[in-house]
Amino acid sequence: MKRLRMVPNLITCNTLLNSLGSTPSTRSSDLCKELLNDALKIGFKPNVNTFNILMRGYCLEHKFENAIELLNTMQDFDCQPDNVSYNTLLNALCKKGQLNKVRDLLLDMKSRGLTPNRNTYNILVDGYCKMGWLKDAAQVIEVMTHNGLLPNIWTYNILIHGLCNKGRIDEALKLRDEMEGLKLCPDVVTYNTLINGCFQINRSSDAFKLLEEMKGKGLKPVEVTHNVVLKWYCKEGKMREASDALRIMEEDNLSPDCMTFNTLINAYCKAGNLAEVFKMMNKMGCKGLKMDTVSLNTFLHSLCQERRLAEAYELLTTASKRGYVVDEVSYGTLIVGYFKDENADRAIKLWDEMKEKNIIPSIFTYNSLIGGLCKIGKTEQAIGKLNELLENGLVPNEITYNSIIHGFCWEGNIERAFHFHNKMLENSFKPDIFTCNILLRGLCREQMLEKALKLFDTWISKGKVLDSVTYNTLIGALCREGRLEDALGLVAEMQEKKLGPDSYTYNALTGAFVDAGREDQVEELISKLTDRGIALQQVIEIKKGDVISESSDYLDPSSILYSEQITDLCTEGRFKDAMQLFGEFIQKGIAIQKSAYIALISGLIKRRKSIRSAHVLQWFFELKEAHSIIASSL
DNA sequence: GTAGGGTTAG
Repeated sequence: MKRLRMVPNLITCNTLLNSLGSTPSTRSSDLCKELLNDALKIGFKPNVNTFNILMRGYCLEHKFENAIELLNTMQDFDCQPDNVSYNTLLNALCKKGQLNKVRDLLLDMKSRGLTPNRNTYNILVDGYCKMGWLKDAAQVIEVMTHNGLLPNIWTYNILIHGLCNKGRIDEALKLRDEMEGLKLCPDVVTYNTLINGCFQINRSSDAFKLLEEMKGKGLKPVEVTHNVVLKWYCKEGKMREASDALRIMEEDNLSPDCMTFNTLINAYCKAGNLAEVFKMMNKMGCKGLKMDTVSLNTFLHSLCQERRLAEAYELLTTASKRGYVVDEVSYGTLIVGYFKDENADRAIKLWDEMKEKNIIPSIFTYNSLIGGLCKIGKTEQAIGKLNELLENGLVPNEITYNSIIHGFCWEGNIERAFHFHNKMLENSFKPDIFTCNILLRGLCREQMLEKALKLFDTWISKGKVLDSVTYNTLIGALCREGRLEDALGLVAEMQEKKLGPDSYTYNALTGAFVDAGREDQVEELISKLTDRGIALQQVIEIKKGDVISESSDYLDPSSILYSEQITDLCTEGRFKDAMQLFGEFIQKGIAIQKSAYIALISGLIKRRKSIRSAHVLQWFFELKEAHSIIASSL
């Protein structure tokens, strides 16, 4: 530009800011701010777009305070916020569930004489749908229509998504029909949403039917469509099909993306197949795809599950240096990990660390902390956190309330549990199956079995949907009281409703039979079980318990030696050598241990260090260069 | 606007 004697203008600056701010990486919004300051020094006059771009950057990093501050300083530069400014902020706030800020902002918007446009309404509809408040969402649409703005395809897709998330697929399908009547053609997004919705409630044949229907209408499946199907295979544990789906995707000339790989990595992690995890991560790298926050969090979770808290913590605290954006999920994952490891102090400390880093927790992460506190008998402290989140304008959900009810029950304070439950009922809290089971278990623990049975009967007569946990809770309690015949009565009832019996039921029953000196009947029970092959397998697994998980790492002695070599190299940071050694072992057909795979996977994650820092530096260079060009051309 | 990571009960 300089050579051509062209002067960079506002558009140059905005474009630069846009590309810099829209890639969420560490400190990208800070870099934007720096760039703007530099530009201001040179005498640039920002326009409303400049500010909107910066606000979007802040929102991407959930720095709402900064974004709002920017909104209020625009006037100093002769700019007035427009609908885009407000919509940007509203959208981000809705996504984080910060409803009180949304309300304030809408009032603020009104006071400036701006009227919500269709995007604004759609953002609000989405916000309510994400909270699961479909009635409120419908109300927004009414207001919208009243103000002369008709719902468009986005509005419908948002609503369909909201219904699918609640498992109300049939209503979602009706909306699709309604769309067609209004000549708003359902598009790829509509179908992806519906297909995903069907899978979520295990209606896979409907999902595949929709996939065919979609193709029949000339709508070509896109990456998301494939990712949805692949996710279903993963959920079903059909990893063969999942990896086939990956291949098919490539054959269809669609490129698998981070989502695709993260889905697979997560599934392999959960299956304990670290060899495949490693393979997938490697493949990602070969395709030029960078691992992101989700990949990181998946692995953090995996480490926590393995109770390798020290390694998880190390990874968490060094991740941002490696160019990863650490988020509330990363922290939440470790907080749960520490609570499960009975290290509540570290969990709470981590929460404070997160806050110090200005990472804003959503209700999800609050629930992790509250749940942990309740499990260690610190319900009072948990209520303190509940109040805190309310003050922050977050809305608690069923999980929040259930955790606290569980906390009271666990402390043996049944009265307070019910009292809290009743008070929450007045606050639009809808008890779910978890609530029922928690209360039931609470009563049973406190020797109030009669009350529990009575409550159960009222639920039955009200036609409430109960599950196997409900039955097992009562069966277990009856067994402990030696009321075997009553327990067997419930087993029969459970069987009638096709809810079991399952391994929990059998464990309760066998224990009770043995205690009653009726070992012979245990035999009978076991033989009944043999007809239900899977259940027996489960019982055996539960009996063996920890032994299985401990020994799953067992391999022959030589492989232990080889594995140690790999681990050692990784610890020394000699990742390349470790990889080479690994390659040799694979060729020789030597299997390596889980721990060695973990070392290799960490290596892959850590390797991002060089890539990322080079990346950031490059940005910086370009930035400085842009600056000098701007400066010298003036 | 759709797809990936984490939170509640036996």
